[in-house]
Amino acid sequence: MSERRGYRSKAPTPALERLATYFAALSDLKRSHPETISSADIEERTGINAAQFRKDLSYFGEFGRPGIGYITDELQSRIARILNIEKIQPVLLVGTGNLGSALMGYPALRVGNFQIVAAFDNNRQKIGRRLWNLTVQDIADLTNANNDLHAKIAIITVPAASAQDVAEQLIQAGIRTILNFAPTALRLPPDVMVRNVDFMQELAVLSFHLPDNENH
Amino acid sequence: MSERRGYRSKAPTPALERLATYFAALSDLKRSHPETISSADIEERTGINAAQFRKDLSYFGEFGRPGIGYITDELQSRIARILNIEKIQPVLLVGTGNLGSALMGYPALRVGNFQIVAAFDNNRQKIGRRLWNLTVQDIADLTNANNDLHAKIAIITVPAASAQDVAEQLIQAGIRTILNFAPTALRLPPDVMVRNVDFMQELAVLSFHLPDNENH
DNA sequence: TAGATTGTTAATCGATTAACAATC
DNA sequence: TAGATTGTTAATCGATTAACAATC
Repeated sequence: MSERRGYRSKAPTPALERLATYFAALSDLKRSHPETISSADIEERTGINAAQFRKDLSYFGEFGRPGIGYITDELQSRIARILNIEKIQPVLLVGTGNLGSALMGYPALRVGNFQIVAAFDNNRQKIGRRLWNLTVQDIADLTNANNDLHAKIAIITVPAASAQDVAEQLIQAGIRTILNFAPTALRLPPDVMVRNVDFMQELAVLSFHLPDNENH
Repeated sequence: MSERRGYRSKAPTPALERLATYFAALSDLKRSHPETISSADIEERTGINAAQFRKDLSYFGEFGRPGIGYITDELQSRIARILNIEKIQPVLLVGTGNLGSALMGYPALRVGNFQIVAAFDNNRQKIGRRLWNLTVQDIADLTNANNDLHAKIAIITVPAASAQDVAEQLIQAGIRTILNFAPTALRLPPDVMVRNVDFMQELAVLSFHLPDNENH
C-alpha cells in the first residue's frame, strides 16, 4: 500500500484502513445480530486492539455508551457514513485481462457497496465482448461513458507500460481516486489520490521474513 | 496491508516494502543499463525521497560511493539478497477461482523470482484440471505435495469462510508465511507471518477521500 | 451501589525528513 | 582542488498503547 493526497485529514490512514475492517466484521456479524457490541468484542473478531478501535472512532465523534458498548447497527451505519459508502459507489475498471476480470467478479467488493459499472480495454479482440454483466468498452470512449456514470473511483489493471497514460485519461474523464494494480509509480496532480497494490512487493516482504534469511 | 511477526528486525516494514519497489525499478531500468545510479535518480523513478532511499539501505550496510552513486547491477543484486529473492522462491496457491487463477498467470511475480509451483482446491470439478502450466491438486494432498516442493510461502485465495482452515493446513504442510486475500482475520501462531490484501479496504480508503465526503 | 465500558489524555514507540561531515 | 553524492545523526513528525476519570 502507498498513497498520495492533496489535503490532510486528521485521521491517520491506518485508522481508515481499520475502519473498513471494522465495517466488514460488522457486516459479517449481522447474521447473529446482537443488539450491542463492545470494543473487546471487536478485538476478538478482528485482532485489532480494543483501545485502537476506540481511538480510531474518536477521530469522528462519540459512538458508544460507557458500561454498555455500541449499538451494532448504528455503529455499522456510522462507519459506512464516514467511509462514504452508504450509497453504492460506482467504479470504473480499465484493463480486462485476467486480474481485471477477476476483480469484476469479486463478491467482497459488494460488501463495501462498490459496484464496477463499466469496463474498458484497448484491445480490439476484447472490445464489445460480454464480461460478467458488462460489455467491454473502447478506452477511447472513457470520457463519454463517464459523463453518464459519474464514477469518481477507478481501478487500473493494465500492463505497467500503459498505466500512466490510462491514469491521465481517467482524470480527464472525472476520476478523482485510483486503485492501481500496475507495478509502476503514477505521476499525477496532488489532488488525485492513488493507492497501489503490488503483489510482488507483498511476497517480497514475506520472503524477507523467512527463517532462512540471514538479513534480519 | 497488515501483518504479524514473531520476531523483530531492525528495518521497519515500510522500508522493506520500498526495497521491493527499488528492486522492481532497477529491473525495469536494466534495458538502458546505466553503469551507476544515484539516490536522486531513484527518487525520480519511484517517487520515493532520496534520503529515504539511503536510509532504507543503511539498515543493511553500505552500498554506494560518495560522489559517484551506486553500481546499478550490484545494487539490484544486493537488494535481491536482502529480500531473499536471489533464487527462485516456490509459492503454493490455494483456491483456484477467478482471483487465484489470475494470480497464477500474473507476469509481475516473475520479476521478484516468485514461482507458483502448485495450485490446490477442494472442488471436485476443478481438481485434476489443467490451469496455466499446472494441474489443480486436491487440498487433501497439500502436505504430501509440499514434502517434495519445500515451499515456505503460500497464497490464500479461498472464500473467507474456509480461509482459517486452509491456513492451518498450510502451516501443517511447512508453510511459514502467508499472503491472504480472504477478507478475514487469520489466527495463527506468532512465528507465522501473514500479510493481508483487502480490495474492499483499499477502495474504502479511496472513497473516504473523495471530495464529496464531509468527514475529512 | 458495583461492575462494565467508553472517550481521551499522556507516555511511549516508531518512521520520516533534513542537514551535513565524510569521501570519492 | 571543486563538485557530487553518500551514510548517518539529530530533529521532527506521526501512530500506538496504556491508563483512568467519566458515565451508563
